Amino acid sequence: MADGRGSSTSGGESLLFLTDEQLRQGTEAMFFAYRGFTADPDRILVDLAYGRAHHRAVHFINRAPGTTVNNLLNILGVTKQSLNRVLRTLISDGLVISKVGRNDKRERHLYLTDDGHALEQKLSNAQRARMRAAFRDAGPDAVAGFRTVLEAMMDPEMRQSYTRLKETGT
Amino acid sequence: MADGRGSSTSGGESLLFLTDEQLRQGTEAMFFAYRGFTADPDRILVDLAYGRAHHRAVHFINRAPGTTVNNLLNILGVTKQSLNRVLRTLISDGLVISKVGRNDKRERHLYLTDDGHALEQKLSNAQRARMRAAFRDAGPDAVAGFRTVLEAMMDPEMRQSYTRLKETGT
DNA sequence: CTGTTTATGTCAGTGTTGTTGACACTCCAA
DNA sequence: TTGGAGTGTCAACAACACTGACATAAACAG
Repeated sequence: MADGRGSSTSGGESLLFLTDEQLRQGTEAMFFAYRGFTADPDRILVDLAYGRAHHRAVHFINRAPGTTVNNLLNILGVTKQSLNRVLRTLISDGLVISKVGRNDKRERHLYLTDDGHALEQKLSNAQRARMRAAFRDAGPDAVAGFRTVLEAMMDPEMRQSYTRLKETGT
Repeated sequence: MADGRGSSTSGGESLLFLTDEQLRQGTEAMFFAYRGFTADPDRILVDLAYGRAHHRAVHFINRAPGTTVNNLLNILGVTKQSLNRVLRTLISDGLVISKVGRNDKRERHLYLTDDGHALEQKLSNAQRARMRAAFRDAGPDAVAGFRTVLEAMMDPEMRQSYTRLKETGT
C-alpha cells in the first residue's frame, strides 16, 4: 500500500502522485506511449497485408509453442471467429501449422514454421529496439517501476496469463 | 543487436534489465495492461453506441477546450475524415459544439457541452479508478519510473504533444 | 451405448475505426 | 486576384472486432 516513501515532501503521507492531474497525465502517457509501442511493427505489417491481430497471434504462438486455439483465445481476449480469420491466413500463408492433439484430438496445437519464426523475429526486433532504447534511457529502477504499475493495471485474469507466461512459458 | 543478451560490455553496471527476455516481458506487460487500461471506459461506451475514438476526442477536447480540428488531428494521429465522422456524431448528439474561429474563421474551435462534460467525467472516472488503484499499489517511486519509461517510448512528436499538454494545457 | 459437453471451424451479417482519393467551400495572405 | 491552408463531405474500402447459427469430431458422464 501507499506509504508515501520516496516522497520529497515532509510530514505524513504525501499522496500527491494520486491527484487527478497526475492520473490524467498517466492516462495520456499510456495513450501516447502505446502508439509508439505499436508503430514500428505496424509499419512492417502494412507491407505484408497483415495487421496487429496477426502480430499478436504470431507473438504468442512463438511464446508458447504448441498452445491450443482455446488458450490463445483466452490470452488474446477475442472471439474465436476473429482469431480464426487470422489463423486461417497465417496457416494458408505457411507461417503457422496446426497439429491435432495427441491426448485430446479435438485440440489443435499451434506452431510457427520457419517463415513464421522469421516474421516473428522481424516484428519483435523492431518492437524491442524501441523498448530497449526506452529502458536504457530510463534506467533499471524506472523499468522496475514501469513493470510494477503495468502489472497493477491489468485485469486479474490477464495478470494471471501474464505471470504464467513470464514464469512457465505456457 | 541480435545477440540475445543485451548484456553489458566490460565491467560496469549490470544491464540485465535489457535482456531480450526482459524486453519481451515489457512488451507483454504493455499489451495486457493496455487492455485493462481501456476496459472500463469501453464497457460504458458500448451502451452509448460510441467507441474509443469518441472517448479520445472527448478527452482531448476537455483537456484543451477550444482546440481546433487540426490540432486535435495531430494529437490523435488519425485522418480528418476519420475524426470528422466521430465529431459529427458528437456534435449532432449535443456533446460537442464547434465554434467558428474569431481571428481565423476557417478554424473550428471545439468545446464540450454540459452533456459532453458529463460523459467525459463518467469515462475518466472509470479509467482513473483503475489507474489510481494501480498507482496506489505500486507506490510513488514505481509511478515515477512508469512515467519515465512511457515518455521514452513515445515518438518524438507525440512526446512533444504530451509535454505541451502536461505543461500548458494546449 | 446414449446424450451432453467441449474444442474447433465456418458462414453470414454488422459495427467501429481506420485508410485514400476526390471535390468544394471559406478565408487569409501575398 | 490567385494560391494555399483549413475545413467539411462523399464514396469506397480494409482491418478487426462483434453476435448468432450451425457443423463436426472427440471426450465424457450416465
